[in-house]
Amino acid sequence: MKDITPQQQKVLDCIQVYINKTGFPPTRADICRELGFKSPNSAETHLRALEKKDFISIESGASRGISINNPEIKHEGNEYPIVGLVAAGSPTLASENVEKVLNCPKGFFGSDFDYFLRVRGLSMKDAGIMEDDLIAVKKTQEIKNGDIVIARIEDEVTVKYFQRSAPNIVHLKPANEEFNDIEVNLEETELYIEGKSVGLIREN
Amino acid sequence: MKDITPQQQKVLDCIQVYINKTGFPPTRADICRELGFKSPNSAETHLRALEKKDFISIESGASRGISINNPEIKHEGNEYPIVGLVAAGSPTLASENVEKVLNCPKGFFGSDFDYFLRVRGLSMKDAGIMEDDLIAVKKTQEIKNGDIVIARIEDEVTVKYFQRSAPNIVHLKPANEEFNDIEVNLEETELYIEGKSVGLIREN
DNA sequence: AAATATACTATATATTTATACAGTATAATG
DNA sequence: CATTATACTGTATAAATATATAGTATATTT
Repeated sequence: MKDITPQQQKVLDCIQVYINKTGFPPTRADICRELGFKSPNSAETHLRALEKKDFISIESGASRGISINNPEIKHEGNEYPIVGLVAAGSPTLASENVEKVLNCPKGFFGSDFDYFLRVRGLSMKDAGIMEDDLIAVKKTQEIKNGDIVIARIEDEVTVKYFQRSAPNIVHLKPANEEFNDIEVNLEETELYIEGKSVGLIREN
Repeated sequence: MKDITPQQQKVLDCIQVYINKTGFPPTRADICRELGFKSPNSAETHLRALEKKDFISIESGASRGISINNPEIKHEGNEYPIVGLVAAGSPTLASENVEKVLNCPKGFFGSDFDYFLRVRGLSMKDAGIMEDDLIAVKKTQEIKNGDIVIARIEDEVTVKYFQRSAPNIVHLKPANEEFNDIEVNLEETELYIEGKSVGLIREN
């Protein structure tokens, strides 16, 4: 796969999030609204770049004719991918990150979810989340204070409690005295919320 | 809500197939082309009917703003009882103790198991076992030191680490500093091992 | 018998949307 | 140093699209 620029990654994520949220792809104007661009041509040029690099396909002439190419692994039926260590900059569900799949009935955790994340480290120990546990992750941007989120800060993936302290300040709080809070200033640092935890499985 | 006419089913299938094929929903004209209609209003009225019956959602004003509402819910695998507070003297799996059943594929936890136990209290907190968690219990007498066991001492059910200290002395150790070890002298006290924990599920 | 839902054709139109064209600016490349 | 890629604003417009309105016809329900 070719290299993607940070802005192009943002646009690609934006398309994925939009599709997850609405069920259909965004227009150029939608992308501008989401990312703060003021000209539809900003979106257009990014889309053309993403198409050239083969990340997306664009159906010429059709409205909303965007589809994502390197399709994230779909859980068909009841198979959910188990994602381990996520390589820096790599889309979470890219096939190289999937260690195996787990068969799990729909509605198992009350809420829908998208994949399992294998936990590394003990930073959420006091929330009963231990090393090697599998967290059921729902890809969503709808996060409330106190939710356990899967966050990406500068290509590092981490599981923490989410707390928005001010419009531009987010605290990612561990559940373990030996770890420190992570304060994220959204104006300085890019924070991407992959989703939130809706359940947990421990195999032993 | 439930009943769908054959034509409406055709339109619904058409939408699903179109999304699978292209990655984005069809326009009215696309549906007409696929199904041989000659007026876009044929598609429109079917879409409105499907929306009214809650099979799809339509984003007003947006092109291709169709999303499918009801994903298929399949029931496969096996039903396992969830056991809550076990009344004194009552057989664990008696029907009055089963709060509900949970559908869970065979081999989910590597090992077979027999039922889920809903955890009360925080005595195993440091082992990542929290209140309301579901422990997958395998009914067995083959216990090794260090296993997490479900034990019954004089009609009280408890979850603890198992440690045999002497032929007739068993220690049931909590994973929480605020709780004390339970020392059981098998000559004095009756100890029944229900089984051991082979997995854990948390719904949140 | 009347009202309602289904199942279409046909035409019209306001709005949405993709996309081209004209610029500005910066960083990397060869 | 010219070229190319990135990263934008701003404006314009042809084409795509949703959707309303006007009909026809059949079956089902009240």
